[in-house]
Amino acid sequence: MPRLKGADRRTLILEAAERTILRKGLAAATTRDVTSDLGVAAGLLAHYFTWSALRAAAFSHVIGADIERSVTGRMGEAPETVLADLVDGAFSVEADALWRLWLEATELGLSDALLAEAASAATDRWHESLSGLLARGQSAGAWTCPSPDESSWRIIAILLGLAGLCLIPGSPLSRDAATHHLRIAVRHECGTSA
Amino acid sequence: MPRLKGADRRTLILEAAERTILRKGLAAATTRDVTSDLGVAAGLLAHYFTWSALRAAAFSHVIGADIERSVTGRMGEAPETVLADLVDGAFSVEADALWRLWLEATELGLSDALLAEAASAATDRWHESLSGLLARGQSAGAWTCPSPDESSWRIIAILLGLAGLCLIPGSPLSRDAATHHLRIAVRHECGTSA
DNA sequence: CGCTCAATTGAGCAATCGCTCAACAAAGTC
DNA sequence: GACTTTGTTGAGCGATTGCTCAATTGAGCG
Repeated sequence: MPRLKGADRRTLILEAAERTILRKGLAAATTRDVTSDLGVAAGLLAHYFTWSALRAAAFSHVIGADIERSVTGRMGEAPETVLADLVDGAFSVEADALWRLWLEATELGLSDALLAEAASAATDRWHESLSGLLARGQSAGAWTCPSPDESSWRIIAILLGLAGLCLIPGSPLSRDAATHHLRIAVRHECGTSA
Repeated sequence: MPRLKGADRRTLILEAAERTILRKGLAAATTRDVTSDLGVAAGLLAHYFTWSALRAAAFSHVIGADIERSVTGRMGEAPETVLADLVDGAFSVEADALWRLWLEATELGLSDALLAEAASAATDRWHESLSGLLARGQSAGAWTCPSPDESSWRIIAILLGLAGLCLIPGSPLSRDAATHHLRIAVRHECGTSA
């Protein structure tokens, strides 16, 4: 309701959109969810964003923040610590919403060009940061990873795959089992570690 | 338009639903897509199915047929042949629609109980058939797979993960690269093979 | 033929969606 | 204070969805 400069309003809307997609998912979230989160009229959103563009931007922001929090922002710490935390927290309840966003971005990307681009870019960023971590651990002697670039693709794939399996309600694969499988896969890629 | 016994009509509708979800995906498919595929009035579908139930049944049927075609139905062949074909065809263009169904079933399962149940059951069937194949190759001496049950979970996970990465339009991971990564992951699980 | 009842029709209901637009309100400018 | 610009409102449009239901058709049967 307060009157804001355009840039500030854009920021507020983007943040509200991030909260909304984390709560309801990319597919179920609506423009009205975002505007009612802000306590603002429905028409205001279209003045600043296309829904497709806002949704893609919110996705990019949320994923980027998570990569930063879990990998990129921990350059100073020991690679083995960062990787171990990554494995331990991968399938926690709090991570569910993020995995859901990945799945939905992949699917919606098939009919939404902006989301496809965002998903592609986010995948690149993820691969880059993870392979950077693996390379760092390799040169630090924390583990043996002959090809960080390739290994990170496989680790990302098994992360996504296990996450999808865990997300299914009444899943035959428990969170603990998924973490176990991830740990073994990481061991396959990084020799003895994690 | 022809008048049919209830059971036959149910079968025709189910088959049309399978064609429809393969063509448009689980989320984009509508009841009208199915009835117009059959050249039948829109109201007829609701006389035999709930959309949620029909969609879940069509998903189960499609996935079941694929598992049968690629694994269960090839019990007579050498396990290494079956596994090699599995790897080679995993990320072919024709497989895209099936992987899309998996992704969508996971996501829609979060708000559709019938689809969640179908996805959970399909996952079980898949895990069971793949771990059976791995065990068969193990006892035949085709490879060394100490725990087929666990290995099949990891292989399923990396299959799903790589498939999702390939599905993204403009994906940073090509089909060939995905096949390569899958081959290496399978090698990790089954010793020297595939 | 006449009757019954299941199969089938298709207009349309109620809800939901992103987005439009005329109207209004508050700065900013001179 | 007059005027322009920009932020904001909210009713509502047009399209889409699964599903309803009164009406119609036609096969089976005595």
